Amino acid sequence: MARTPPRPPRDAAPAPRAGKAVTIRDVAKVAGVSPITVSRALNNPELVTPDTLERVRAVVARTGYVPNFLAGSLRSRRSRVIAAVFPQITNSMFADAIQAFTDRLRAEGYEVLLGLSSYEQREDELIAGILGRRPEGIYLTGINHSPQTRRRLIASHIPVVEAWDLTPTPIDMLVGFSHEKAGAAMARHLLAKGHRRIGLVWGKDPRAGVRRRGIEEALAEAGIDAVPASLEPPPGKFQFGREGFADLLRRGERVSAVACSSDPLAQGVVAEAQQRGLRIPEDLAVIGFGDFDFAAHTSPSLTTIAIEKARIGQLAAEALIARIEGREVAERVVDVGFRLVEREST
Amino acid sequence: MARTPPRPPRDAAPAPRAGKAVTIRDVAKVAGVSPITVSRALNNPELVTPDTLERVRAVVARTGYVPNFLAGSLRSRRSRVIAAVFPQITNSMFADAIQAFTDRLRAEGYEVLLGLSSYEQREDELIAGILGRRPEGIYLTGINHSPQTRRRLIASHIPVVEAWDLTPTPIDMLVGFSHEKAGAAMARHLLAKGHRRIGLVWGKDPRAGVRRRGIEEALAEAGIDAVPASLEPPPGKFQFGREGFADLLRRGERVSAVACSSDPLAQGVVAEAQQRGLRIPEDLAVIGFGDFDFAAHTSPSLTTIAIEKARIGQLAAEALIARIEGREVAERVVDVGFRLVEREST
DNA sequence: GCCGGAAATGATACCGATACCATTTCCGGA
DNA sequence: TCCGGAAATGGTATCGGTATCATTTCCGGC
Repeated sequence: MARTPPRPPRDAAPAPRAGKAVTIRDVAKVAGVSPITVSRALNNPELVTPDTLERVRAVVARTGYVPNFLAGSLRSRRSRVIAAVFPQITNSMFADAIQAFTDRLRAEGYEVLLGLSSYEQREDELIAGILGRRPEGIYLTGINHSPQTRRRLIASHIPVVEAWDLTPTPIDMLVGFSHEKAGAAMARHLLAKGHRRIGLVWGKDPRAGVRRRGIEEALAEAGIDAVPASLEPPPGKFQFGREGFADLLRRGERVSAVACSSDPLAQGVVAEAQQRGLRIPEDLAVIGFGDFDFAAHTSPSLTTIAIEKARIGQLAAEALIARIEGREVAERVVDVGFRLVEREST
Repeated sequence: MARTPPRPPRDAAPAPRAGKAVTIRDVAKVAGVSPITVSRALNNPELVTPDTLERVRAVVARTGYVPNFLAGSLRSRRSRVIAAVFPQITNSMFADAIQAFTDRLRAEGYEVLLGLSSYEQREDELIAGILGRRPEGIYLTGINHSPQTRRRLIASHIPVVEAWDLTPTPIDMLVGFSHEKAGAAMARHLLAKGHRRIGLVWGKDPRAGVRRRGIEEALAEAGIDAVPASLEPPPGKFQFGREGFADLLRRGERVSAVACSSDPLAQGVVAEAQQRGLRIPEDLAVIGFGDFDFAAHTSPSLTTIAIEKARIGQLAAEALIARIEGREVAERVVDVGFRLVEREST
C-alpha cells in the first residue's frame, strides 16, 4: 500500500502539480532563469535574448502557466482594466456603443468591466465596487451622478469619460450631444409638417427628460403650450409604445402627430395606430429617436433622430487611452451631434 | 517665492495626501485598531464590536478609503469577478442574456468582466487574458471552442457555463437549447403551411449553421432537397435581410417562403418583398428566429422562434454561483427549449 | 589583450490586502 | 472571587507578480 502515488496517466512532461497553480517561479526554475526574466520575456520580449525567450515560451506552453494579473497589477499599479457603466443594454441604443468601446479597448490590450446600473440609484454602490478593482479608466453614461460619486471619481485620479449627454462641466472628459437640441429638432420637424396637436409617448429616463424639455420649449415658441404625454418606464419596449398611444387616445387627446423618446416606442405607436385603422403618416405622423437598425426597414419606415452610437463608444475609448498613455486630450468635450432622418412616418 | 505650497482650497478635513492613496493601514491607524480589524469591519461586520464598527466606518467615510480588491483577491483567492464571453451584442439576442446574467450576479456581489469575441478566432486570446484576471467563473457562448481553450478552462478548475447550444459533453455546465430541433420546427411549420419551395436568408455563425442543418434535414424528409440559401455575415442586420432576398431573386430562385436565421434578417426580407409589391404572407411567407422585441409589432407581425433569453442568462448565473458556493449542481445540462410563435407573416 | 558602455540578467523589496494562529478581553456560573 | 470558554482583537506571513537597482556578460574599437 505504501507505494509512491502513481504518476498521472498522460503527460510525461513535468506535470503541473494538481491543486497548486503554476507560478512564475515554477516557470523560472524549469527554464533555468530568474522570475524577473520570465516576466520580461512575457511582457517585454525585446529585453531578452531570443534564445532565452524561446526557452521561456516553451516552458510556459508546456506547463500551461497563466500569469496572475492580480499580482502584477497590484505591484505595477496597472490593471489594464477599464470599467464601463451603462443603465441597461436591452432594447437600448447602448449596445452599439458598448461594442465599439470594447472592440477599441481590446485592440489596445484592455479588458472591460461592465456595470449595469438599471437607471436606479445603484450607480453609487456599483461605482464603489468598481473603483476597488482599480480600473485605469471609467466610462459613464450620462452626466447625472451623485455628489458622492463625483467626489469618489475625482479622488480616484483616473480618467473619466461621460457619454451621451452634454455639459460644459464634465467630471473629466465627455463625448455626447445635446438632448435639448435634439428634442427641439424633433419639434420643429413636426411643426414644419404642419402639426399643431402633438402628443408624446415618452420614456422616463433622465436624458429623455431633457429631450422632452427641448420639445416643449420649441413648441412653446410656436405658441403651443399643451403637450399631452404618456410616460413609460425604461426600457423603451414596443409594447409600451402601443400602450402609451392607447393611453393618449383613452384620455381623449386628439393628436395628429406623436413624438417618441425612442424608436421602439415609436414603432409601438405605429403598430397600435395601424391596428386601429389609422394611416401613417396621413392620419398620424410618428417620429422616433435613435435610428435603431429596424427604423429604415419597417412599413412605413420611421422618421427619427440618428446618433453615431458606435462613434461615441470609439471616441470615448480613445480619449481614455490617450489619457492613460499620458497624452493630453485637446477637446475634453466632444459634441458628436445628431441628424434628423426623414422617412415615411412623418 | 519659497513659501510653503498653499493648501488645497476646500477640504479642511484630514486631507488625503495627494498622490498617495489611502490604504487599510492608514484607516487602521486613524481608527486606532489593527489593519485586520478594519478588514473585518468592512467584510464581516458581525465579528466586530458595534463601537469599533462605527469608528472604522467613520474613518473610512472621512478618508475616502477605497479598498484595493486586487490585493484582497490575490491573498484570498477570491476575485468576486465573473467573466462572460459573447460573440457580439449589436443586433443580437445576447443583450437580454447579458442583462439578466449581470443583474443576477450583481445581486450576489460579483462584478462582470465582459469579453466580446466577434465570432472570430479571437476567443483563444481573449480567454487567455481573462483567465489571468482569476475570475471565479466563466460564461461562454456556444460550445465550439478550440482544444487549447478547452484545456485551459479545464486546467483553471473554475466553474464554466456554456450557453445557447446543446451537447451531452459540455466542458462543465450548460444552459441552452437544440438548434437542430429549432431548425426542424421552422421547416415543419412552413411545410404544414403548404410550402415546398423554401429559401433561406441565413447568417454565417456556427449556431445558425446547425439550425440550417435542422431545416434541411426536415425538408429532405419531406422530399425537398434543393434549398437555395443566401448567406450573410453576422451581425444579422435588416439591410442584410433585404440584400439576401434580393440575391435569391436575382439568382432566379422562385420561392414561396423564406426562413431566416434571425428576426432582423426576416424583417429585412419582409421590407424588401413589400417594396417589390409582394404581399405577405400571400405571395411570400417569412419566418424568423429569436422573437426579437419588434417581431410582434411590425406589419405584418413576424412568425418566429421564441427563446427565453433572459432565463438563459439567469440560469447560467445561478449555476455559477451554486458551484462557487460549493453546492453541487444537479443538472449540468439544462435545455430551456424554444417555442414557435405563429404570427401574420406565415 | 584591454577597456568601456550597452545589453542581459539577477537579488531584493514591495504592492495592499487577508489567512492563520496567538493573545487579550469579556462575562456568566460555580 | 475565580475559572473557562467565547468574543474581540492583533502579529506575522503570505498571495504572485514587478519596480528598482546591482551585477554580469558581451562586443566593438583601439
